[in-house]
Amino acid sequence: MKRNTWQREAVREALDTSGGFISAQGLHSALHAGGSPIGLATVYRALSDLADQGEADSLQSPDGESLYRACTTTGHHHHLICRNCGLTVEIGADEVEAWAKRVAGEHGFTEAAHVVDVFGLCATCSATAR
Amino acid sequence: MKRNTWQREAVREALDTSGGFISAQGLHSALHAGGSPIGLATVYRALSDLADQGEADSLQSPDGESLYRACTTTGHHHHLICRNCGLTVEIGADEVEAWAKRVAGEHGFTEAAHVVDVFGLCATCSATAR
DNA sequence: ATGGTTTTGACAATCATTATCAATAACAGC
DNA sequence: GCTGTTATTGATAATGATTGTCAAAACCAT
Repeated sequence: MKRNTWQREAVREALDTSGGFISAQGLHSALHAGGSPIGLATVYRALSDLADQGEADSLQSPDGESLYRACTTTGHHHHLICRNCGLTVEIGADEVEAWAKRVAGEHGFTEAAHVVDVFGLCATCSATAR
Repeated sequence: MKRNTWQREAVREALDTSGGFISAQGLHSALHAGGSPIGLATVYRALSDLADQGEADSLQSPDGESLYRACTTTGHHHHLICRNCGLTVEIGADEVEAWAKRVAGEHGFTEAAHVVDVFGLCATCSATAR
């Protein structure tokens, strides 16, 4: 049976609060900074669970860390991420969905999954940059 | 000054031979299996160099390993990868290219880069799997 | 061949993540 | 509310990929 613990809730809330993508270690630090004595292993487990249940999205940062983010949209979607400030926009991508499936099919591939993420500079950071 | 060593050449050749994406550790094993006494650290360095020079493509597997592959097409392209045997098909993706640029623009993002890779089971592995 | 530098490679160090397992806490039923 | 069962926690060890270290070896212009 699944039980509700304050730790689970704390992770969920911390994720919501963070806004952008954050690493498991980062979340753990944030929670500790906020006075929570939650354990690192627990944070990893909670994030993994949330990701499995579709309540959180995960992706791999370019340097190999796993990053997590609270999912506002349920269901499959992709992200547009500001590489400077971390601002993230969730984007539906039926177009890409269809493309991925078609390309996979054309080459005889089955069980196609895909990784599609767009990194850039958001409007604010673009303006600041110059 | 950059020097040419047989190790560098061995890594380049092993990459060409492997055909698909392969991990640094995997390449090292393959080289050892072929009788080469090359060191693991050297393989990592060589791969990193090749990737920097654009002679190899690198991507992160879903479980966080860095995978490398000899680049046949110069210029921008994406990959369709068998998660079982590593077979890789290079695919141009004008469609996705246009989509990424458009979506980024719609949200005010500039300097859009994107990560687009499709993982699946190739025809052969699909057949074997059952 | 010689010398100055780069490169190598065995091994230690690091870093994120996962496994271990005894102690703890949730929940259902009384 | 109390109790027993059992999922969950968390400190720590283990793992596994990758990077740092540094003396020895290899490269190349001279």
